[in-house]
Amino acid sequence: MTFPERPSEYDPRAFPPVAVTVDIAVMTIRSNDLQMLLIKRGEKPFRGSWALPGGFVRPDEDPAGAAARELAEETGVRPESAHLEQFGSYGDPHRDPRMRVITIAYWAVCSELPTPLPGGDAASADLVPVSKLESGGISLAFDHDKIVRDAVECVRAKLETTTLAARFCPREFTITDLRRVYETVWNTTLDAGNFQRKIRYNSVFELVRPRRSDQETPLRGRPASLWTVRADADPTLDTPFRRRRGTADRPSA
Amino acid sequence: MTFPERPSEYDPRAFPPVAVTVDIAVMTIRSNDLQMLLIKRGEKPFRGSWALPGGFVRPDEDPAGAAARELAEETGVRPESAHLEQFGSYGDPHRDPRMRVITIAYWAVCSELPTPLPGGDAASADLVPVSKLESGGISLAFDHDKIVRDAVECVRAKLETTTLAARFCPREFTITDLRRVYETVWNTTLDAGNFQRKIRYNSVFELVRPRRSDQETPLRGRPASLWTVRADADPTLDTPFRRRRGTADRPSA
DNA sequence: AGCTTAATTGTCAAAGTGTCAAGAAATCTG
DNA sequence: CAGATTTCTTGACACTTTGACAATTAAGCT
Repeated sequence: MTFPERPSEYDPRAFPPVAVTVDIAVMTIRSNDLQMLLIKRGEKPFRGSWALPGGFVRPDEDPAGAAARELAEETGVRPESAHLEQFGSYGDPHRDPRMRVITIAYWAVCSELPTPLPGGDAASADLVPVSKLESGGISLAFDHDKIVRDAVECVRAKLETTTLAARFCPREFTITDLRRVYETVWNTTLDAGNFQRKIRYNSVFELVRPRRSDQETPLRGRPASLWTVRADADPTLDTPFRRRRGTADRPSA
Repeated sequence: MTFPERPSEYDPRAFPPVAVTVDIAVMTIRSNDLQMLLIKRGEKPFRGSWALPGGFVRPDEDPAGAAARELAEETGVRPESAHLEQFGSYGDPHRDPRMRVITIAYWAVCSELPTPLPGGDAASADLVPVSKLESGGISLAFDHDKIVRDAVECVRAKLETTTLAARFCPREFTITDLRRVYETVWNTTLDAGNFQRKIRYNSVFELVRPRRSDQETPLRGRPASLWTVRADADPTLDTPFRRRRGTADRPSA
């Protein structure tokens, strides 16, 4: 079969149709653990398997819009409360057994998932520790295992050079909160003193309140100051955090 | 119109069909300048405009395969001689006036383009300085202006943390060759002594020949050693090169 | 009041970087 | 062919950043 080089010659009935979807790897930190939002499939292929939330790109929207819509519909996350970023496309001709489906993959990071996760269109939705996905303890539908691995690597890398870590935290956070994000996502430990120094010297961060008081939980120890990311600042870190490469990650235990 | 949530309910005749293409931003350094390979369109929409090379994803291939194929077909670049990487998707519903086209964008870097650029399927193909594209001196078809901007930024960023710069050079290169890549792509100048130190100390690079002799062009000055990227090494730089951010780029003049 | 906990600050050596100069090894020029 | 010129390469040195870890501060708790 010859294939046309120009869309003007493209006849959709001449060969199998293509569907375009978006899939979203939503990550948050819960129970001191990096977790990913997955849905349990309620329909035919891979019924009962875990999968990434996602859906069709509609005729009137662009992929980014579709991702934001699906994020809201399937997870209840308001798009403006999460950081959403495209990171890859997956289009193996047989990745979906029903038809040709090319998916555009996004990762998202947010600090708080609406606790009552909506069943919505999926049978159910839940947070799953990324460690379980990486260890192979849970297998996902389609090629979502690979998409998840790529998404997690993107987020890990993005922590190094941007203020993405702050998106795991509420708008105002303590330096220790932020450090725990790095420690959790990278599965490592960082020196608290050195970390303080880096945040304080970095003009991207801004002191909000010199000391937090009126705390809900009866915390112990010296109360921490609250910080935020300066709204007008370039989220690129001038002095990036560097992952220790080459040495194996320390086990969390 | 209601839209199905599951591909099984998807009827391609129920609404306008979607085409999926790949576009490739091929970059190389020529005449001491970062240049991009563009084609001059010979067909209907935007006829006579410059555009990125690209084409349809065929029913039997995945997007990466399509990109490699188009790279070979339209530019004569053998896929194994270039670094090819996906970086984004562009799917505004009206980005192509003919029909719904979602494109997956790749950037590619190679050291040598086949000099006799094939007319191939396009009216003509040529290298265009990226500076001319960034200054708005040349406008491209479709949304390719934005795709080009994003691609260039991806490459600039990737120089910081990986050995990508070496892909602009032949397999064996001098440290000065490599430095000029950084200077050209970032439009800046780097201290030659410091640059030497960083390459020598970095185990990703390997000395091939302590001094190059038998040179074609009658070069002047002390002959340089030849280096290469160690084939078995992780292309991630342990001591990355950092762009000077915050300060405006020095003009090339 | 003293103990415990956690945030913050301080110290100091080691490693990394920027600036600039000097040495080495070619070609070029007279 | 000697010296000038050019370019690669190495060195010196001040300054900055980092990593490790000790000391101080400010709470809550008993």
